Amino acid sequence: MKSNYNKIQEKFGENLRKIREEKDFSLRELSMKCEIDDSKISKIENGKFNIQLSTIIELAKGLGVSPKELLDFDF
Amino acid sequence: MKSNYNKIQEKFGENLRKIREEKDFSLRELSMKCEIDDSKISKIENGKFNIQLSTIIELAKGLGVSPKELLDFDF
DNA sequence: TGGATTGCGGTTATAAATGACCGCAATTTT
DNA sequence: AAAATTGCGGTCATTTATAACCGCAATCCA
Repeated sequence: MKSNYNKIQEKFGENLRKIREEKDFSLRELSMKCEIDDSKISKIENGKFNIQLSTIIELAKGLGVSPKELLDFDF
Repeated sequence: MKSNYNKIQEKFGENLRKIREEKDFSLRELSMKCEIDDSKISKIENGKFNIQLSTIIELAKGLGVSPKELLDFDF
């Protein structure tokens, strides 16, 4: 989408990784808790794409946090 | 996606509408503040689809709220 | 040092969001 | 009553996320 939108994807990814590491989950562990392929989670963490609401919800469920926590970073 | 995922889209939509009406914006007003067609916002409010992160960000920007406020409802 | 784990990049097909429109019925405003 | 606003549904082309895989280099660990 926007040229500068990648920045936001990257921040989202960093935040996701931070939360995952706090919980001490590996990509494969998290991938089993939500229904998302581990390679996809890796791509999301690296800001590779613009995920959908359903994916945010799934990730939050897998991590055991509230979805809004995944958006809790500076914009 | 999931069969019960529509529920979440609908809740997201309700929350979006609630915030928009609090701010007293019409669909067309909001559509000018973000870069989203008014008919699309209408569809989102009615839970018609699974929007992307970029769309959440745009809507939040247009509404002048934090993106996580758009996810501030019960799941 | 041999084996498992981990992060991650790539592939391909399919489904779905998006953008840019249009038009209209109902309500609101003048 | 006439004009404008509002919410909303629909179309169609294009882009993109997604699902379900595979394989590999690096790290971990027994």
